[in-house]
Amino acid sequence: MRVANARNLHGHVTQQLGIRIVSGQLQPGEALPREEALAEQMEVSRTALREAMRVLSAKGLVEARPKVGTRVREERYWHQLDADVLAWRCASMPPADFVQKLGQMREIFEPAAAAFAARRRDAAQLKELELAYRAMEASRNTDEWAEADLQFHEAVLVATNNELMISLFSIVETALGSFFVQSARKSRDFKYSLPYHQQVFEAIRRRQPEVARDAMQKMIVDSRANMTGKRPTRKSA
Amino acid sequence: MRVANARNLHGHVTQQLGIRIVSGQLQPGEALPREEALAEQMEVSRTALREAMRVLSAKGLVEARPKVGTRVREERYWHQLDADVLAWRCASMPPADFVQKLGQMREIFEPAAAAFAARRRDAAQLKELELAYRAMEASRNTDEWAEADLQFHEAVLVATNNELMISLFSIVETALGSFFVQSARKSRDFKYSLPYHQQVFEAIRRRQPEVARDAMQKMIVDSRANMTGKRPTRKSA
DNA sequence: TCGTCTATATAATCATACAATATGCTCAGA
DNA sequence: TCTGAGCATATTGTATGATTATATAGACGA
Repeated sequence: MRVANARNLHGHVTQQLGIRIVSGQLQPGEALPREEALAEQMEVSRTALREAMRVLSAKGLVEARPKVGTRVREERYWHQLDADVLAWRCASMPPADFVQKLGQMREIFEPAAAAFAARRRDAAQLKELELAYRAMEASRNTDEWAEADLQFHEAVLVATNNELMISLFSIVETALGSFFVQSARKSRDFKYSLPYHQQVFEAIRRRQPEVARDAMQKMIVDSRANMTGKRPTRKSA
Repeated sequence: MRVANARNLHGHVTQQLGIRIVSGQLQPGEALPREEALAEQMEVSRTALREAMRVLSAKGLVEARPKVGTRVREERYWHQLDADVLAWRCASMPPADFVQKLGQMREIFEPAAAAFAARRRDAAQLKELELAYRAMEASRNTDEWAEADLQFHEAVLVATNNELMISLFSIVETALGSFFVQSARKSRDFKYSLPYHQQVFEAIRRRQPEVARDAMQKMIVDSRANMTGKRPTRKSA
C-alpha cells in the first residue's frame, strides 16, 4: 500500500500517529501528550511533529487548540475517503465489514461509470480500453491478469472524462486492490470473467450505455460471489 | 464554503496557495520561489509556510524536494475529492463543466444510497428521515426548505450505514450546496419536489430498495432539468 | 566518451525563544 | 452565596538561526 511518504521524517511520524488513531489505539476524545513531550517520546524535533500534526489535522483526525491541547476527533469528522486514512485503516484492521463497504462503493459507481464511458469516451480512450482488454486476453498467469484487469477498469473510469470519478476509483480500487488479487487467485480459471469484460468493452465501443451498465453490474455481482467464497476451490482453512 | 481553518496563520497560507494553484494561477510544473523568499514575500515565517506546504503536499498539489525546489504537481495527482481542493475549485472558478461533473456524482450515488438505506436503515435512522421530511413539509420559505432538504438527503445517506458513502455525500453535497439553493429559488413552487421525497421516504420505511432507487432517480433527473432551466414542473425524459 | 567526484543550492531537521490564546482560578463587589 | 472581571498558567502558534541531508550540475580524470 504505502501511500504516505515515509521517506521524510514527518511523513514517518504522520504515518505512525495516523495508524495509531485509525486503528483505535488512540481513542476519539483522547488527548495526546503535549507537543514537547510527544516529540521527545518519538525522538523527533517539535518541528517535525508539528508538520505531521498539521497533516493529520487536515485529514480531520485530530484537532489542536492552544491551552487545551491536541485531541483525537470523532470518527464522523475523519476524511474517510482520504487515501492515507483508507490505507491506514486497511493496514491496521481489515474487518470483513469494512471490505464490504468498499465493495458497495465499487458496485455503485463502476456500472454507472461504464454507462458514462459509453456516452462520452473518445477514440483514444477506446484504444486504451482495447489495449487493456487484449492484455487480459493474452495474460498467462494471475499476476499478469490482475494488472491488466486493473488497467481495464481504470481505462473505463478515465473514459468517463470525470476526474472526480477517476479520483474515487483510484482511492477505492487501491484500497481494495489486495483483496482483489485474491479473487482471481481463488478461482481455478482466472480468466472466468473475460466474457464479461468483452461485453463491457463492446458496449462502450458501440456507445450503448445501458448495455455497458448491465454487463459491468453482472461482472461485479459475479466477482463478489466469487470472493465471498461461493465458488469451487476453497483453499483457505 | 470556508473549509480550511483560516483562523491560524498556516491555515491562511494554505488557503492562499491552494486557491492560487487550483485556480490555475500557478501552473502545474511551475516551480515556487524558495522557502525563504516565498515566506518573506507572504510576510510569514518559514515555519508557517512549511506547515502549509506540508498540507498542500498531502493533498497532492505540490511536491518538494531538496535542491530542486517545490513544484506544482499535475492535475491528475491532485486529491480531487479532498474537501478543501473542491472548495478552492468552487471558490475560484465554477465552470458549468465542473458543476455538471459534481451533479453526475450525485446522480450516481443518491439513488444507490436510497436503495441501500431501504435495506439497512434502523428505527432511529428512519425517525431522523421522517423528521427531515416533516420539516420540508412545514417549510415556509426557500431557506427553510433548503435546510430541511439537505437534512433529508443526509439522513438517507446516514441510513446506508456506510461511512464512505456518508463522507462522499458530505463532500459532493457541500460543494454543490450553493448551486443547490438556486434550484429551489428558481422554480415558482419551491415545494414541487415534495411528492418525490415522500415516495423515497415511504419506500425506505417499507424497506423497498428498488422503489426507493427509482423515486430518488426521478427526483434527481427532475431537479437537474429544473436547474438547467428547462422549466419547472415539466419532466424532460 | 564515460563515470566518479566535488561543489552547491535547496529542502529537511533541529533547537530555542517569544507571542497568542483558552482555561480555570482568584477575589472584589453585590 | 453568587457573579463577573481579570489575572495566572499551560499549551499551541509563530518566528529565527543553525545545522544536516539530498539531489543536481559541473569539474575532473580515466
